[in-house]
Amino acid sequence: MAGVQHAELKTGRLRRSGAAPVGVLTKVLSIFELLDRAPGGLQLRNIADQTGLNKSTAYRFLAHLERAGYLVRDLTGAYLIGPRLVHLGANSTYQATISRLSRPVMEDLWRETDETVNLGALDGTEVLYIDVLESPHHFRLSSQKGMRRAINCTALGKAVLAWLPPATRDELLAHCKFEKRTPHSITQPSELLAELGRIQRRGYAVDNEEVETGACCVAAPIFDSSGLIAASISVAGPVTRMGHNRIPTIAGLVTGAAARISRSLGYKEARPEHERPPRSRKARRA
Amino acid sequence: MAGVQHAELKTGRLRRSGAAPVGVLTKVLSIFELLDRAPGGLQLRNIADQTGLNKSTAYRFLAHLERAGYLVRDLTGAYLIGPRLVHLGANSTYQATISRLSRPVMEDLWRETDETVNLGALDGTEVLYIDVLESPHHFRLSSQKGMRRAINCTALGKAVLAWLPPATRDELLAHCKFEKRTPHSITQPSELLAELGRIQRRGYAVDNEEVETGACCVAAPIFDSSGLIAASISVAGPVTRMGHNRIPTIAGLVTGAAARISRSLGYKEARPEHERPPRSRKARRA
DNA sequence: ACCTCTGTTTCACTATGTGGGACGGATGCA
DNA sequence: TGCATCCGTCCCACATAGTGAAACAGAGGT
Repeated sequence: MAGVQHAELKTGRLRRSGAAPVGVLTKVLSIFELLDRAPGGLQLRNIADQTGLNKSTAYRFLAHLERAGYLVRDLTGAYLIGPRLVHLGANSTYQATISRLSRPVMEDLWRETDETVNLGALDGTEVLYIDVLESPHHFRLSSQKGMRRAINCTALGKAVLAWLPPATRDELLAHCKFEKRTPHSITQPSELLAELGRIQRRGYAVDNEEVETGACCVAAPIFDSSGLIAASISVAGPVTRMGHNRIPTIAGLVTGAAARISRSLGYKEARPEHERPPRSRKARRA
Repeated sequence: MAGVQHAELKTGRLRRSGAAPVGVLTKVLSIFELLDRAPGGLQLRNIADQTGLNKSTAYRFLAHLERAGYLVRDLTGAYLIGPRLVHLGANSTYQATISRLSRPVMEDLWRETDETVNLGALDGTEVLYIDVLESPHHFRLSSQKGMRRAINCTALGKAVLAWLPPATRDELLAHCKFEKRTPHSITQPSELLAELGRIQRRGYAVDNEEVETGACCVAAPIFDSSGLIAASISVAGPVTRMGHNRIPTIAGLVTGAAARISRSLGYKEARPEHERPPRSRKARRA
């Protein structure tokens, strides 16, 4: 019960989410997700069947969504995800959102470790440093926002790589050039693949003087509500302060921080605590 | 009133859209669009005020959407577009949707002109040919699906370029290399800018032997329900069949086809060819 | 300490969404 | 060609499900 999770306790303004769900929303969202899984589009009939909605109800929703430009129909009458839905969220870059949500957690991590804290995400074939908090030490690893690094040699990059869907991962690996920058550098694709397996098993990535002698990084993956890898967070410092004995501690802090960010992004893994009380207002139907 | 628009009349299966709107949907969509215009996120209070919803109602919706992963909150409680909403429609490529909706209209156009009909969209810094219907003539312009061309020398590309937001347009123009492929080629950026102005005013683009001597294309822009340029459609043939006297006719057919596709994408425009409203955006918060 | 601002919860009311059923056009089968 | 079936669209009486005023509870601000 010690002051472990600052970010959580600070925000007393918002309580647990205990509001009753809205039926219409549940139904509409189920339509969205069904349509998202059906790239070829779906007929009214199929939508009604697969969502369990009444045909009339589904029709009313679909007609409304179509008029609003969220859905379009081809000439057979099949409904498809429309322009407006695709462009939603295109204005605010998603990375800005992640950055904003990560800030408080990064600050905690920075306070706990006194080392440089980085937040990164895949951007093209590289890792983009979305946000950086530099260590207060004079001797430190310096990075800056907007910086890009190869995906295969940083802990930040490896953490992303390890949890990417295999197809995407392999495509990216094909673009990697394996430079031997230090004696510890990974120079073989097969070697990297094995390393990614280890990373996935233990839950975090380590760069132990692979890119620069004397520099060490520990990174953990951040997931969003779809369960997809969204970003990664790392702690970086000189090996003199981040020796073998300290790495497990750091790794624990980093994975914890990553998990907290994932949760604020809506990621739900196996119940961290209690189940959610159903809070049914009235029992109905079969 | 003769049989002008085949694609419309054929689909007797679907009548006019006369279903009653769903109140909850209207409200939720207004929240989506408000949030989309506010990259920095919005507090419950602001959302309720700006959408005209009751605070309780807005709260219930927002809480539900957050639980579903469609929205996220930062630690101040502000709501932001969340992961699930961003990824919607990422599965089915939007180009596939456009292609499917355009097919019947392309076929009409093909029948009306007997020339090659192309459908293109911006992909990176080039034009991607999404779909192609080749002319039945032995002497024809041949293209194929998946082909890419420079954006500055094809009618397809110029039509897209002319209606792109100025910032995006200028960025793309910076990447153009102006090759002199024929005596008619545009070789100066300033010259191209002037041409884009003309294109916008008359509503369609023409490539008159600019990329290949003897080849002529006429292209018109396709808009989606957000009013953004989504693609372009062109008719291409030898100058021997597409002389100066025939171009106005073709242009009419092409712009008509483009307008029909735009409509099926949810684009609604009272004025077919007046100037575009300024679409001013709010500077900052209140 | 105060006051005022948030977000959250409750609860009785009734507007609002519901869904069975009917209609008409389109397609398939014989 | 006619019959049968399927689909999307529309209608309307009914009661569920959404509504919103008001009360509650913390967090800041002064």
